Amino acid sequence: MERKEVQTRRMKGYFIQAAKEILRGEGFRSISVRNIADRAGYSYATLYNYFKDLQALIFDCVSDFQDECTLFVSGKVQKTQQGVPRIKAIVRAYMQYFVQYPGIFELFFIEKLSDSGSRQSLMELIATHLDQLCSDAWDFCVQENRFSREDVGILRIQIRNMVTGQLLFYIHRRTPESYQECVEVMEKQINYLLDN
Amino acid sequence: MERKEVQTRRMKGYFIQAAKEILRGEGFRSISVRNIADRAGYSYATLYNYFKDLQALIFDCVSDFQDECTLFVSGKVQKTQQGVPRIKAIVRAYMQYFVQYPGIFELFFIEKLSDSGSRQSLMELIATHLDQLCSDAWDFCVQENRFSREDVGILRIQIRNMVTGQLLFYIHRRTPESYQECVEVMEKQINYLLDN
DNA sequence: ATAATATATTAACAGTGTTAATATTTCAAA
DNA sequence: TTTGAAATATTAACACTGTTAATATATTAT
Repeated sequence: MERKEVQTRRMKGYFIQAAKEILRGEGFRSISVRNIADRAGYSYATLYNYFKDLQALIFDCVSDFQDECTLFVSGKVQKTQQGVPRIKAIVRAYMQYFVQYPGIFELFFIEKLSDSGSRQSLMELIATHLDQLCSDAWDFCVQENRFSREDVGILRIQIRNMVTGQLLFYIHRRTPESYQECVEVMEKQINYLLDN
Repeated sequence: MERKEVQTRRMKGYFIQAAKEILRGEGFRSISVRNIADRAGYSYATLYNYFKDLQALIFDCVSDFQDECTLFVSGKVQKTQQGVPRIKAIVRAYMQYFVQYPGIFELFFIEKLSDSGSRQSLMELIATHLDQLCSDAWDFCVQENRFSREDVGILRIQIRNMVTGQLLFYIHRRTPESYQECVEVMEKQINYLLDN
């Protein structure tokens, strides 16, 4: 009974791995049951022995990518000093991650991952992810009297919206045209908000 | 030769009308060539006699909706005094329009309307639409020395990102859960930006 | 080795956009 | 008004999509 467990988990892993490769590479539009199964080395119907449907598989991918994103940002930011500089660094790294993998941005913010059991909670995790990453830095700011608790409450959402909006227009609509421009605009925005 | 013109335009109109109804009602996910043609009272292949492909038809819908949105906002705002109050009213009306028709929001900001001739320019029109609506009000603010030209340049993008991000999370991810909450958050954000 | 169970695969269905071949309608000339 | 040509509409088909039921193949226990 325990070997079953590990075997099943391994099989799921093959499909998840395949799906993640496609999402990272070609993006969400190239995802299909047959495509994933091919890459995993199985028939398309086999996937349904391990996942309720395609959505369930994709949800597992989302969780994985979220952890991956957290690691990426944490690694890039640890040396930066706490407070405002840390927040700026987190936002930069966060954007960098999604620009590097546009398919993951689409997966997180664009695709209508339709209703399922744990859908709502996972969607909430995505919506508050950047916020969570900045949590300590915000606390630091409050303790240092850099911002009031009230202002922080507003600024958190403001930055979340600003970053998501900026990424939406750049990744999805090529506005602005270059990544450099995109970052420059973002820096201006965040400086306007945080430097006072 | 002129009757051909008017006939063709009329036929296109039938399909556009049908597509717009579906987009307004069921949203983008319910759009299909057969669905549109059914509603227009023709076979699915007939559509291809008047549009290069489905994308072309949808692009025409986008243009229509954009004009419609402009009219909606203008109508709701004309009595509001110029400057900051006008900007706030415009943003409120703009959000209201898309909340009323979530399918149109998806069409404008979510769907990957893939490459075509006039794609880029149309996408740019969408990205700058809210900006255009606020244009006069911003000029008024500068003339009254309420904001510097520099700050206005930043604030315009900030508001565009804030509104789009807020709508993305609300319409697409149900965050926050109620429209009232959504508006309240938005008001806080915009007040923070514009009241000084 | 055989019977029972678990797993993998193929076939099929209803849906999608799109095109080519056909059917129908429109309309000008005889 | 009838005939022939051009324009327009429709059906059939293709390659996709997700998903399920029926079938084939492995694995395991007796």
